[in-house]
Amino acid sequence: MAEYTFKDIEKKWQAYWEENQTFQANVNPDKPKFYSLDMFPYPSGAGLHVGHPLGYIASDIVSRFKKLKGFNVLHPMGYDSFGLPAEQYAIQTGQHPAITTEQNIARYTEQLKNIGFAFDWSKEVRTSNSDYYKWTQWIFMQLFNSYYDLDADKALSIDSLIERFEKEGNASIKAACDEDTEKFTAADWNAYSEKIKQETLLKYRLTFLAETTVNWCAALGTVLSNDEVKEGFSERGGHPVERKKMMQWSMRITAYADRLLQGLEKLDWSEPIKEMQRNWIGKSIGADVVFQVKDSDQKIKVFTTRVDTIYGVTYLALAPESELAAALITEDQREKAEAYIEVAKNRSERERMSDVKTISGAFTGSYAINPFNGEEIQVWVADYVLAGYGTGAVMAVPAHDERDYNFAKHFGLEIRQVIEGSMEEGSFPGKGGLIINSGFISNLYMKDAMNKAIEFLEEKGIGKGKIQYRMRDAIFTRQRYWGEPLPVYFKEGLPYLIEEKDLPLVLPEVDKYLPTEDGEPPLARASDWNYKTAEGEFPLERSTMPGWAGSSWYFFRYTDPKNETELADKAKTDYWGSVDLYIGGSEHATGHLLYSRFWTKFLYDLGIVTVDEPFQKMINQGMIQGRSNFVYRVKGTNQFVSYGLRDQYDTFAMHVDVNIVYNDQLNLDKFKAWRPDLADAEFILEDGKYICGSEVEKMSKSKYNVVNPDDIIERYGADTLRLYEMFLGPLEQFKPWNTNGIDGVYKFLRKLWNLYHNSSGEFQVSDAEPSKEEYKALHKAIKKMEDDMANFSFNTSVSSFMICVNELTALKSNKRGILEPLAILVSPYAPHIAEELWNLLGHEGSITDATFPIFDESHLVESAFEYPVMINGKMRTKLSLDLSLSKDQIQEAALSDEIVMKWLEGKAPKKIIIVPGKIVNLVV
RNA sequence: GCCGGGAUGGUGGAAUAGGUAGACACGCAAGACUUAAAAUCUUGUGGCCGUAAGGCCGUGCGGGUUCGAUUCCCGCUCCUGGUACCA
Repeated sequence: MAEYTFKDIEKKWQAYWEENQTFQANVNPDKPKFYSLDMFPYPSGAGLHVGHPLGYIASDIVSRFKKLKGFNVLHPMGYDSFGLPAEQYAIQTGQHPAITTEQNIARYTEQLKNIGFAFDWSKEVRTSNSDYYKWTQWIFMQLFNSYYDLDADKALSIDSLIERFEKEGNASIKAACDEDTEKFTAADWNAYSEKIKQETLLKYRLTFLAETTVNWCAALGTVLSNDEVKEGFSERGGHPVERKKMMQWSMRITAYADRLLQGLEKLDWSEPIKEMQRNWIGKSIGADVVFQVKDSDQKIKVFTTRVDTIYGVTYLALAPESELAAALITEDQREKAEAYIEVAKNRSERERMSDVKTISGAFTGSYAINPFNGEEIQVWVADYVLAGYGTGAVMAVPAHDERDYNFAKHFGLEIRQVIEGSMEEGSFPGKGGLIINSGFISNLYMKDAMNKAIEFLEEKGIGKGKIQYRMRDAIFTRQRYWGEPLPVYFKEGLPYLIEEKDLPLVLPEVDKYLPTEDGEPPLARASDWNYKTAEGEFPLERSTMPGWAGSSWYFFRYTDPKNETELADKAKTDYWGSVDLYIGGSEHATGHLLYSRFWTKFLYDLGIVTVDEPFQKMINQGMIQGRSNFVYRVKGTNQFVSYGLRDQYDTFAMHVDVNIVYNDQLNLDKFKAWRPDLADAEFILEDGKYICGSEVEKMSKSKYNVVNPDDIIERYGADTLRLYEMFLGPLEQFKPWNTNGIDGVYKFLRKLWNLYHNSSGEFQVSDAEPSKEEYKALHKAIKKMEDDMANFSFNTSVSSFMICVNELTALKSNKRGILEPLAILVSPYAPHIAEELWNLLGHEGSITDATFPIFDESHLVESAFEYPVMINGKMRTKLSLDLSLSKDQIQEAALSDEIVMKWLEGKAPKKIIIVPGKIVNLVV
């Protein structure tokens, strides 16, 4: 075998790995563990494009590196296989989504295997398999059977809550529950009917059924979560989304809000991602204040973060959706106010969001009383107040809040300053200013004033300090077919769990995947979607779980994917612990990553797992964008003019398949063969070539800029693809895919191969002792690779390999003492060629069982250094000097240098800076 | 609006406890090999002036600190991600 025949080599070793289960990871307490995880993909019909494997390659390199360093590495892969596209396809074609999904997974797996990943395929999970979603349903049941105890600050069983209700009622229980939960005694509880008991418990359960305002997407026929909605449109498909009240299952994630916030501190994640989660959770510390309505027993509760400005309140404002608002309208304002509410309510969420400049509102006619100073203030309805946040009512302080200020200006309401400062430029928050004109909180600063005001509220029983979160409870149902059924049936309108022995509750067959004619979810089409109990048959829940259910705990299942009796063996989840390196896109910052942390904390509370954070370290790879190529057609002809000459003709740009363009030069024959109508195309060339234009766009079929990894592998091999994806630039950066530079890494692999072969292509290494230069070239690369691995700078490691191979080639090195460690060094990046070379070097078995070479500093020690000599900060010459020289000796050498003397023009330098081993700088 | 990230040759990018800007690679140019092309190899390649030696300019823009700034500070411009009447 003379040439570097990557096709044979890669096939051979991929088969070897599979046959020998090289990457199977089993619990081994004698070795340190390393859990390396990729965000698992949704297997779409389009297959993988070159952007998908970027993160997988990075984690694969780290995994292989850790293995060489003696770690027991778990590096699994699986599929997030429930989801909308397969279902949409099913609706169009009638093909069962399970079949489509199966086909897509087969294609993905084949593509992934071609890249030579060190995945432990024996650990594969698929969220749509019933042996997997059995446990997703099981977790749902645990959530249903749990409540969040605020004193214990953890989830506890609902049975223990019932016991406490029986003994003490709910007054003394601090637990996360619905806002409208009423107080009851033990006697009340014991007298309750079964129905009332169940309804009450639903207000406490961590997953519960409640009437909620949801994001309803009519086009998709389903509810969407907040993170699935982008600017009023569905993330998938871009259909309009409206707000609607519906009976829905929710997850009480808000109970975990504070722990989700605190937990971020100890995670090794990038600051932007942590910040996004903090913003999403949106903790605000403030107070509830109750305002009495004048001449009425109605009360208005507002939430504010600035009680210190309470003396500056000049009106209250309610959300148009508020029922209270309608109730407070007086006869003389009725016509105007009701008309306003009607208009405001009918404005879509999107309209309200995009149009924040128009100020609108209406006076209700009612007055409220400021409990601090007894003043009567007007109560308004305004659409800048959101029903979904806080209490849906605000106390307006125009002097110190911009929105209140604009509103007050517009309607001519009073603006009263209560913090020292200038009002010349409108309102100001004045967080550091002295409180004035504010009764007993005057002459205080914000914090003290707030504390004193809250003290007053709590004493009078008209308010209390409160922490408000922006995050809402997560809606957990979708009116779709292709998802996990909820293990719930209904008896007398109340939800009950099915028995654990009946798990998994398998998705039923239906005739069509569409909602029913009367708007019921697709599962309503199933003929026997009922649950049989001793008491009779009851209807099962017809909604399914959202996409994020299965992906919120898959990292635990990987440790023990075939377990039929438990979610995973505790000994296994204990051993593998939390994920040591998680790589994936930052687009999941507020969805998947938050839900996974929530479920992990819940499972931790129940003692099912021992870690309370799933992902210790995370790296977010940047998206690979497409780079489109264009040809320029002369209008009305079949003539195409090269990029540089296009201005001389009347042309229009046309996307051309990037796979028939090399280094922006069009392959004319392939172009003619591309489409029948181009067969007789004519070209106007420049310098004998057709040069294409280019532009960075999203990678998509319609732009003909999708590059398939299979094609790259066919042409250059998997090792080249792996190296090139890493060489492209920093992992976290967004960058367009451009195949232009790929020849460079391909050449590198050939040069690497040639080091182990003589000029007639025969394998030949020498057992002679390597020279100092050879050791130096190798150890520079070892050091660089280890340093880069710590910083995830994969691109610079590839450079250092190139430098190393270039140097060794120049030295004509073929020493075993250099080439053996070199093969190990590059093996995480280019595993196939490394295995082959290792084998040629006479080793049995896989290079992945080798030990990473030990870096020896002594090979890099230099005795001399080439000092840059700067005059006034500009580099003028270089002096090669012994590193043992003292500062004085360096100075002497520098001053006696000819070029330096020329620049000094006989004058003595004003200042001399000498940093040994670094630089000499003379100031004239 | 608010909170992040970024801007370096023709291109991807390298270099930050402040110390030779442009590593490595692509592309381009010239040459070698070849009937020719591809492939491969060699040399050159930030811009301007100069035959050269050499000089001047140069890391988005404008200032500042420093012997010395791509790196630190102040003020902008543009691109990009997130988020938004959140009280």
